[in-house]
Amino acid sequence: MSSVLDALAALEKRAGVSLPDIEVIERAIEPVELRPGEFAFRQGEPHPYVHIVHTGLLKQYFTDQDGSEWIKSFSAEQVPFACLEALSGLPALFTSEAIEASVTERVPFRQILALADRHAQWQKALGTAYALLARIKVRRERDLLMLTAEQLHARFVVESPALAERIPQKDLAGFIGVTPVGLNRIVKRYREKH
Amino acid sequence: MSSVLDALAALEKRAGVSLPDIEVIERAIEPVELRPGEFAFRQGEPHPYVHIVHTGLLKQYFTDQDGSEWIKSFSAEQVPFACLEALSGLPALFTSEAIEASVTERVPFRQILALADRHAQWQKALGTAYALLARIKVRRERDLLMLTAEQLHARFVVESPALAERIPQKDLAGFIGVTPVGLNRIVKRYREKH
DNA sequence: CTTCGTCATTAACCCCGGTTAATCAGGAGA
DNA sequence: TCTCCTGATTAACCGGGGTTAATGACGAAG
Repeated sequence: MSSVLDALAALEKRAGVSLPDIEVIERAIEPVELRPGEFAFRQGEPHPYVHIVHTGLLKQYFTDQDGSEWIKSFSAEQVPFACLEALSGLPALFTSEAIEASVTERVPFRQILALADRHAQWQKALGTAYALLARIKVRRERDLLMLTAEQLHARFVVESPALAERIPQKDLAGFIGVTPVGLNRIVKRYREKH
Repeated sequence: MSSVLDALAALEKRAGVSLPDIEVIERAIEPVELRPGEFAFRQGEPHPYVHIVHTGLLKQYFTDQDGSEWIKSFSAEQVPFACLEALSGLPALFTSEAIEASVTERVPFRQILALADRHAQWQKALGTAYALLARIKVRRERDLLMLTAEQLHARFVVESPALAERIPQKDLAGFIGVTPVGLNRIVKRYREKH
């Protein structure tokens, strides 16, 4: 069973619809193999594909003028990712890079748009996916606004202990919004209390 | 012309559709008058309405255990706001409060859902609105991650000078992620450089 | 085995912003 | 007019995190 089909099944359930012509998507799936450090897409480039991680781990990050990475999200098995701007031909706002050796399944976005234009069920599922993304991002906004770096770190290791093991400390730092040196101090304090 | 109808016209254009039965929405519009300090909805309460500001200015903010406000967004004339969780009967993640005496036009979300179930055009327009929200929130996430409080303030006064005039300094502080005392120091430095 | 590169760790120094508290300005209401 | 309340401003103190740099750990490549 492919990760894309798993994800579509979950989306059907969430949106309360049954999706027709799923085989169209199934045939369009392109597996992509990435070694650590390779990119699914890069900031500034258009990239009209939706990815779902089959195996491995990737990070999505913004790069600033100094070349520093500020991490938007991690994607491990079953987690989808894409840049909405890049889907519609605009330059991607961020880069997607493999942390571990990974395989993602990507689907050309135009295939999804074509189904959405033809079937109300697909249109509704697409809208549901957008709404879910917006909800996740509002929560992230809240966390970044309200929580200190120390609180963000503590929450991450408590809520995602398995992921925290797989992510290099410097990347976790970029996700929390501090430098690697800064996070190391936080981790040290955290260890002393546990 | 109502603000809701203006917003729907803009959404039609963005989504590339023509929306049928708009008069259903028009009839469902409920104007809401708010004096400064009054709420459109409150954190923790369900609130199944989409609002659009007709006149005035509101803030949407998260409240933490200490009672501190962390501001998610401001909404002035023509700007829509709602909490996605609250639309579907869950507790709202944040509060919406009037800064100035305001009038908003609100539409029961079930009316929009009903139209979306009946017409593909409405389904598409709804999805487009969700996608727009997600894009705005990703940009906000990027700003909060990458920019210092000083940079956030400078961008706000340059990009939204009219809004910056109308917003009390303490609220701008909550939006940028610092305390009122902290922002005041930033503003002082900013004035000395200009 | 040796070298190289990346990441983790720690120290030293500094600055920004949090915290508390005092003062001031201005509008609302008695 | 006097009082009260809210918001803006400033000072003093302090702590967290940025910055730089040095050291260590470890796996990959030679």
